[in-house]
Amino acid sequence: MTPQRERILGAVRELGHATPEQISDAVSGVDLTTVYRTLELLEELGLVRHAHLGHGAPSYRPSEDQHIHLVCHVCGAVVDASPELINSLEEQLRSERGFVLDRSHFTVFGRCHACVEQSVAAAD
Amino acid sequence: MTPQRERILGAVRELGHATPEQISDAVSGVDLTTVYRTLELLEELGLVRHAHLGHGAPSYRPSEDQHIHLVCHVCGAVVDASPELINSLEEQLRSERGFVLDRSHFTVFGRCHACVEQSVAAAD
DNA sequence: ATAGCTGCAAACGGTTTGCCTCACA
DNA sequence: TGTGAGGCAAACCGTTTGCAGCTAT
Repeated sequence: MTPQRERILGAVRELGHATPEQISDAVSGVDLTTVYRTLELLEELGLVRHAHLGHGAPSYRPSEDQHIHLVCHVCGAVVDASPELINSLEEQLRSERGFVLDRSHFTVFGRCHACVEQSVAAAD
Repeated sequence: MTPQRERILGAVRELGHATPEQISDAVSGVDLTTVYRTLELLEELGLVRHAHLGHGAPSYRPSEDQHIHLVCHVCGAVVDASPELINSLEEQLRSERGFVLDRSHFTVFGRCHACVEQSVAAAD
């Protein structure tokens, strides 16, 4: 563990959900390349996880955060949800298909409550 | 509907799961830019849908294809699955959160049967 | 004439690569 | 003294933008 690696891991823990760019900003003086290489390493070590929360850069977080993500297509809001919501899906995929679902990478896209309300109102 | 647009829609229907690049290859003479612009248009019209099946380019398909996708992190295999698998998840998110899930954009990542077997075997 | 579609080239964001230097076992 | 980590610059992939020319009203 080099100083750079410690700082990058620290930044991921502090920021919660962060893109490589945001992490790089948080650890000034460390090159963006090093951020990428270190995130890859930390992920192999099981210390961080990433998920794709939209069309842009992936979002990294400490692996202790176990929640799954709901992302609104319309406003872009990201909401955390309980991983238990997918227990039965997980079980079905495993028993019927032998497919082992990766919870940490699980993202559901759709429209959030506020944006659904708004489109209903607009239809009047 | 211009000739280019007809050909692009035709290619999506023929290819099933295709990236913009693959579609572009299939309709030679049509610029890649036009492919992007047309896919956006066709998606607004509800004729095609896209989903993200890995780290690269998105995959477009005709909107008649209703299945959801299982993607293996290890070997990259993409398997179609029944949309009914997520009925209860969909219902829970709507009733508990007011969140309306977008099935067409739904992808589950994990490890497929073959890759799970292999890693179990390797552990011996 | 006008609006809209197309193609080309350039810019763009995010990521990876090659290479050279440095620190440290 | 050799292995690996970091920095820098350039290449890279996928995508978007600006602009000019064409086509069909």
